[in-house]
Amino acid sequence: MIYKKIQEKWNKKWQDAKLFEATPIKGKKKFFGTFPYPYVNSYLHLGHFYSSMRLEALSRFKRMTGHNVLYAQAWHATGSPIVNAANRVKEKEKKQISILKMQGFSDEQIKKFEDPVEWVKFFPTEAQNDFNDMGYSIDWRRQFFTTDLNPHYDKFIRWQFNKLKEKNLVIKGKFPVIWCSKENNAIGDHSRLEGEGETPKDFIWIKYRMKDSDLILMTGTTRPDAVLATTHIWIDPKGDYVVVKVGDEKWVVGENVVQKIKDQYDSKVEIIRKIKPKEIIGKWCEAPLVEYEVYTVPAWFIDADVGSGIVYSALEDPVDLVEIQHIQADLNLLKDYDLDLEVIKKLKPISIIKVEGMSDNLGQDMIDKYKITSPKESEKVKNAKDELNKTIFRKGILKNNCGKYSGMEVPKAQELIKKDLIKSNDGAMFYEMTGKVVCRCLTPGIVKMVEDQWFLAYGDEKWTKQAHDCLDQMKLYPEKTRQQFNYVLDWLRNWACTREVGLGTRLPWDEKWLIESLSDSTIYMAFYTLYYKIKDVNPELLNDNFFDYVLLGKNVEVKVDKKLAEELRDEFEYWYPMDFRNTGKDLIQNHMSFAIFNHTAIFPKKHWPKSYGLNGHVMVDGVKMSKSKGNFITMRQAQKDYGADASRFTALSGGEGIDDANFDRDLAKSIILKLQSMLDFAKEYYNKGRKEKLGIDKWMDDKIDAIVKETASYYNETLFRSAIQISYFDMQNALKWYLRRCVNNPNLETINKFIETQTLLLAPITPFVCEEIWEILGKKDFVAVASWPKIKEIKIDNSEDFVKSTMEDIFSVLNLVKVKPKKISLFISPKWKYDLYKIIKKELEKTRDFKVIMGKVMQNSDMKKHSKEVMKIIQKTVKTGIDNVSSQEKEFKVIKESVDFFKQEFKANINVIKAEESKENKAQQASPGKVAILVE
RNA sequence: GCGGAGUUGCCGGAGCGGUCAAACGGGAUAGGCUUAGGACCUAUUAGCUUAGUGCUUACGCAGGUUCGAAUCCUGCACUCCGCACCA
Repeated sequence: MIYKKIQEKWNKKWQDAKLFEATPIKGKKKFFGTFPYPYVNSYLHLGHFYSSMRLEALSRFKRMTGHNVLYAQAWHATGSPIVNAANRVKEKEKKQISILKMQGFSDEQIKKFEDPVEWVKFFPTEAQNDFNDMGYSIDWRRQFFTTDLNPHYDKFIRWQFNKLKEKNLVIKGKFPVIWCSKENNAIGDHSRLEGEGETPKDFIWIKYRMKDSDLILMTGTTRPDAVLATTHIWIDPKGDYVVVKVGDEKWVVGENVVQKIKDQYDSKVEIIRKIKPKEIIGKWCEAPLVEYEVYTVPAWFIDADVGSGIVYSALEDPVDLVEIQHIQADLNLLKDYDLDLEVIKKLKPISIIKVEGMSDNLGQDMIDKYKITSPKESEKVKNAKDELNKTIFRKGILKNNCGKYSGMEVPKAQELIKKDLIKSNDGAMFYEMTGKVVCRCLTPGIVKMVEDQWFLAYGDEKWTKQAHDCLDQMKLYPEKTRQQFNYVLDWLRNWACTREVGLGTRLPWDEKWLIESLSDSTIYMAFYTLYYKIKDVNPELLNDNFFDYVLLGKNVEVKVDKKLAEELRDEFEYWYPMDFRNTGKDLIQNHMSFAIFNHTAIFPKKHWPKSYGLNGHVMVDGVKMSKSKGNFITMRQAQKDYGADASRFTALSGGEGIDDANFDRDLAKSIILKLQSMLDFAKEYYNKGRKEKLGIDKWMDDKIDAIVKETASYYNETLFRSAIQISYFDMQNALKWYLRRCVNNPNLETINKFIETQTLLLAPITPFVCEEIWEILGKKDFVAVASWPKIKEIKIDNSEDFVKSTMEDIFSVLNLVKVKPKKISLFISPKWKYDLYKIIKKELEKTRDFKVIMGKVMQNSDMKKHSKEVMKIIQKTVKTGIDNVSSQEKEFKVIKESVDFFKQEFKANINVIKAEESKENKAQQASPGKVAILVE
């Protein structure tokens, strides 16, 4: 493999020359780009590769266009996955061990992974090798990893949080999470065996105070609006209920939901006694928000374990309605209970919601629609309920009998009613999971209210406004991600920023908490500008004053050497703000938005990020990359299989913008060969060729310049796929045509220009082969720091297109006649047609009306002679429009000069004649830009 | 449900009102080169028609605006991404 040798050679040379170590140069424009530090629990894969390549290629391009470029890279170890994985290794969990074995780790190394610290030591080094092998132009002096394992970084994060706290942006509160009671930890999506995407959902419990008693019946619901239509209470006659003491109150709930109260509401809840349902059935309760009392009725269809174990009934609900109708039809069902049947008989729906197109009895409408005849048709009943709830939520308006809620849309009313109930102590917030969740340790998840939690106040109005200000001044690649960002900035609410387990930095003022991983990674790009100069400084000296001095320019006392502090301040001021940060689109809704928020909170406006790049996900051969599909490719694997250059080329040509990118392995293979032949071509053709300059050489020179210009504009817009399209494929095609046209006898100057230019244009993409070529060309410096080619102004000349289309026309004629031609006559259009075209072209700018143009043309006496043909031409050109019109003389000259080329192509004699000078009928068919062809 | 992005030929994908049967890449077919294969080069790759520049049908579906629409507008269908405490 030739590329292996080339890679090693140039990697060493770059390193020896310290080519990518970036230091401030006064007065030189800078470019500071970053790629979010990867989490170091495994080798890097193609996803990392693709996203980071966009920064890497852009950095190289910027270097060639006169920028002082800083590209630094660090590693993220904050959070729990590493600790969890290490624990699993310790427990010798099979799945975890096999994952590591599959990655080729020895038993000895796996043993070492029992210690989380080993991961943090091991993977960054490996990742650095991967980046290096791929030819990344990173300043490695500045690399670091996160957490308190790195005391310098630890100090930085502490400073950051102190700053946020000062500004009241870190606040305390509580919030519900899905929890594993065995591991005593929240169960994130990644650690779930079952139930990905399930979240806690509001499920308010409403208090119905029993009359002549201090007991309160707790009824759970997702539809607090229906409380306005309460008709009665349902209770499971066979259920196990208890009375519990919550604060000063006595609640009646299902026995099995007590734990829920403990987890979510009050950890000190006490069971006072069991209570038989019969004690409750047939009693009256006060209904909140409405001014009447409701009766408790037995229900066989409710479950004491669900929700609170008791529900209130609003007979607009098809479930409730069909049940009560069932009971009313056969009151015998209630004979075991001491009930006032008159009350039962009178129960009927109270209409509180208007839905366009439905009657007042919403429940009945649904029962009729689903043709439900008995409560036993549970499938139908459930569907009817779901549909009604959806309809009400979307279209329902509260009627005039709803007091202050009258006229409100249902979602709004629900929120307000919830608030009001809580405020008047007629309700308590509880949560249910949207679906079943099972922890990796096989324990079913529950909802738990975490107390004492610290939040970043992303919901804060002023802060959100500032974040928008920042976004508004940023450039986004591609721009169409802006909508999504705008939405996210508004949507973000308080973010729980502390954890109890994992690796990380301790919260400075409450050290039982660790700062969570998405929260310690928001402004660390600033740390790149300092780290390489402070890593040997005693971290104890890096107090808040130090960072205030260096990063915020405050003139406060520092413990470090004053000169160093000043230097660092200069360095920070030089590199900041960050010019570009690139990552996958999945980070829009968290990391990238958090970075905006935090920059605006900590830094002055001039240091806010300048631009973001977002890219799609990576597919392999058109299929989403995943371990289970067996198409999971690590960076090192790609490098081994295809080499750095071909991998880089393939990744970047696989897609651009926000679309998913396809890493096509067949393409990667073919690129290896293509790069090899590019190298061979340079060797064979450079500095050889004729001196004489022909029209075709000038065409090629212009073509190259046009490609340079276009490529640069694509690089600037991070459109690397297009850049490759133009600078490689289009340029190769131009070369093919050029060599064909000059019968493989190129002009020396032109061919040199081609080779040099293509090498420069591709250097950001395929740096190794380009360095090698650059050396073969005898250039002394690295192509990596060579200047982007200068171009002269490009003239538009389409005479070459004329030659090409003429050639293609001859081919199509030959295809039809299928004879070996002896002589081919090419007729140039008669003169009058050029005039006609010019007139039409001018008229077309004003009108597309056939008659108007015809009239105008016919004013010219010359055209009258050809009226029939003129008509045809106008008819056609009105539809198609007209390109630039040349002259007969010019077209004649162009074709005449290409005679040698046509001879070579068609192995026949070529005859070029002006139409006027020929007697052939065919000759009259010629038109401007289109010769007539006669094959003999 | 909410928010976003999409739907183009055998496939991937450009195109953003006339120059579009649609760049470029891949595949397929034919020919050249070669001992053969690979690589490379050339032509063809919606249908019909024809010594070429013609007609018809095509750019998710249905309508509309326009002299003219893959491109603009409206409605519909479908696909993908995100919806959090997690990297």
